[in-house]
Amino acid sequence: MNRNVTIKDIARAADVSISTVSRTLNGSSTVAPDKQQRVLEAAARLGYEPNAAAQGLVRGRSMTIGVLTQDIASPFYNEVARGIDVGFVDTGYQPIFVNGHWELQDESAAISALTRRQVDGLIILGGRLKDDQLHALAARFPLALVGRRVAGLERRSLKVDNIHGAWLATTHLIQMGHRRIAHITGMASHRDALDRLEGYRLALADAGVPFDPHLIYEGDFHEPSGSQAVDHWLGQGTAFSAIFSANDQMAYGARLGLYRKGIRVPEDVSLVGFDDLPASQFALPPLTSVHQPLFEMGQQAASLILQQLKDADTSAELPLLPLTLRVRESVRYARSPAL
Amino acid sequence: MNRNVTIKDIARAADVSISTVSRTLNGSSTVAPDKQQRVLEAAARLGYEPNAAAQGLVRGRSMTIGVLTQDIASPFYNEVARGIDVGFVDTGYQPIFVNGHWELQDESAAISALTRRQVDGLIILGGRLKDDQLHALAARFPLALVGRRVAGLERRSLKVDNIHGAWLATTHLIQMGHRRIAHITGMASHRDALDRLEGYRLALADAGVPFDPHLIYEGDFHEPSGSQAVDHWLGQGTAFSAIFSANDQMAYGARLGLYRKGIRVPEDVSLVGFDDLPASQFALPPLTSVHQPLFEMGQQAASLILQQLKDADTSAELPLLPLTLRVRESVRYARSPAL
DNA sequence: TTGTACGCGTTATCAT
DNA sequence: ATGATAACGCGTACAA
Repeated sequence: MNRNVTIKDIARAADVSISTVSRTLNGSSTVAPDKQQRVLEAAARLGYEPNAAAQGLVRGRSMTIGVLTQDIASPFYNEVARGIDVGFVDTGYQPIFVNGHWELQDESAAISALTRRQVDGLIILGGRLKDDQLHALAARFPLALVGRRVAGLERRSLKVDNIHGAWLATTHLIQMGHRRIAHITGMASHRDALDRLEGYRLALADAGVPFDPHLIYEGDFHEPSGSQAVDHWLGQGTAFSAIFSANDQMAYGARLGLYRKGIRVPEDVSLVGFDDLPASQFALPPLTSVHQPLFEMGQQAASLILQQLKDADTSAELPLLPLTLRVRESVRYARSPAL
Repeated sequence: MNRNVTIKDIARAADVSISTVSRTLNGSSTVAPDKQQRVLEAAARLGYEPNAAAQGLVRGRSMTIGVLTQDIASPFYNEVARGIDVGFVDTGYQPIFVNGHWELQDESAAISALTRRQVDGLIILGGRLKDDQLHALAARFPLALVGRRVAGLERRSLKVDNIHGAWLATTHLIQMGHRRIAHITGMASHRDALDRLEGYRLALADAGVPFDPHLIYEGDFHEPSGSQAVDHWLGQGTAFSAIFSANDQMAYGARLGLYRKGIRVPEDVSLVGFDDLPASQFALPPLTSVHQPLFEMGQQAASLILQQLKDADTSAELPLLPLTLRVRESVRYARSPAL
């Protein structure tokens, strides 16, 4: 509540001018050693902390990077956030996180909160912002897009090969002898969901396994829809010996749905997820899943921003982050007839 | 990259003085309707966004609340963060999240990043900050402590009755016929861990069940230590028919450890957790757990800050948030001899 | 090397 | 009702 200590206070205490204080504090020019001492001492004694708002105002840079996250409660985004955080450590920049999605009717409001704060860069995790809005933002700030592809902003988007990832998962099941492989997709409106479905179909085609539309159930990336998928197939009498879920959360739901019917994983049905959330390691059974390098994506988003901050031309291609299958215990060799 | 639109620009465009612009924009005084029109129109056309740094500088308030989270990757803190977020919606204040814990060697650095930003309030989730540091902060800002108790700052701390929660969990197991109830604790340095152990002992005492130190294993609140606990007990030949884990994450670990030995939950061993993470609903089997009102705690932290922001005297007692047992499927009646 | 003075964008006080 | 103008805390060009 007490007024904060300012440069002026230090100047008075050390009996020098405010410019001398400013200079010693950020070493912009040479200052006599003795005065330097006095200033530093006074600053420490008074507990001086620079006023970021004032600094930002005069410098035109705030040294903060805005991160728009969609759902701070989702384990998926958290890993990315961690990566971002370490990506900026010791760079002088500080990421601040705000949440878009649910409370603010509009993500634009969240973005606006960030831009008003004069952030020096913007990282956007997923989200529903229109492409042209993103283009507008890209024109104003260093920008990094995670988990999202926008035409014309390829250089600003971290991408993983979802098609390949899904192909990996499905092929693994096929190699384990499965032919009746059910697939829970994400929302049809979601690009990643579409890509993963595509990868699934590709793997089937490559192996000469016929595609059966009855084996497809559209989920929404949340747990309950995984259970619903299982209920649906069982209710329809659709036979399957394995399930490939477009994300881990739905895989958890499916696993629970199977459990309720007394169907065991992997003894009766094999299960593969996508994302490889930290929790999947400790799931029952530990879930085989396509590993997304979430942490690394965060780090890369940070360095993408840093790069743009340095030189305007970001001509360098982004390295494509590897998507790998983490084989654990939720898949077994298929037994003769499908369930 | 282009210079941002300022009030000055609007003034020029609308052909009025900058004070008139400022006044219409935040309605501090009456302005002629026609000029008002012109200003608003110009502002919208130019895409004006107020510069928060400048506003903060002159007003002395930044309208932002700093939230120090310990581990953004932990599902526990995320729920709280969500609550905080909605707690500030439509209040004009905006929470910004920074992470303490791992990367910045010192949480103080994170705090400093926040105070430099002239936050109007501080919410601290857990953390290792010394009590006197917290007292110092409390003297400067509206402060809210979550998941932490500090002598002298009772009015600033959200508290849940951990002892009672643990009592609830243990008593439930006793009522289900269990007598050999193992307990995985958190770090002995952690107050919550101690309280939960205390509640466990109390429940035992109340029911006349003897306390056996062999049934206690000190974990660290993370999954692997749960597995280690069961390995330990099994290795020692310690008999038990139920496990009460001081948090859900260790319960997941324990469940996995049991699974590896072919021991089923709840058929062979019953299991109760603490926290009731969202994932516990979809665990296998769905985990009986002590529900922490994490979301509500976040909301309450927000309103605690808001309250301090309004009137200096925060004499009102904080309502004690209820801790309840969510009974699901991980507990069964004990069969005759303990495992 | 050091100090004075100006400006960053905004609000608020004072005349008008 | 409206327009100058002085702050807010800081960095820096300029002068000394």
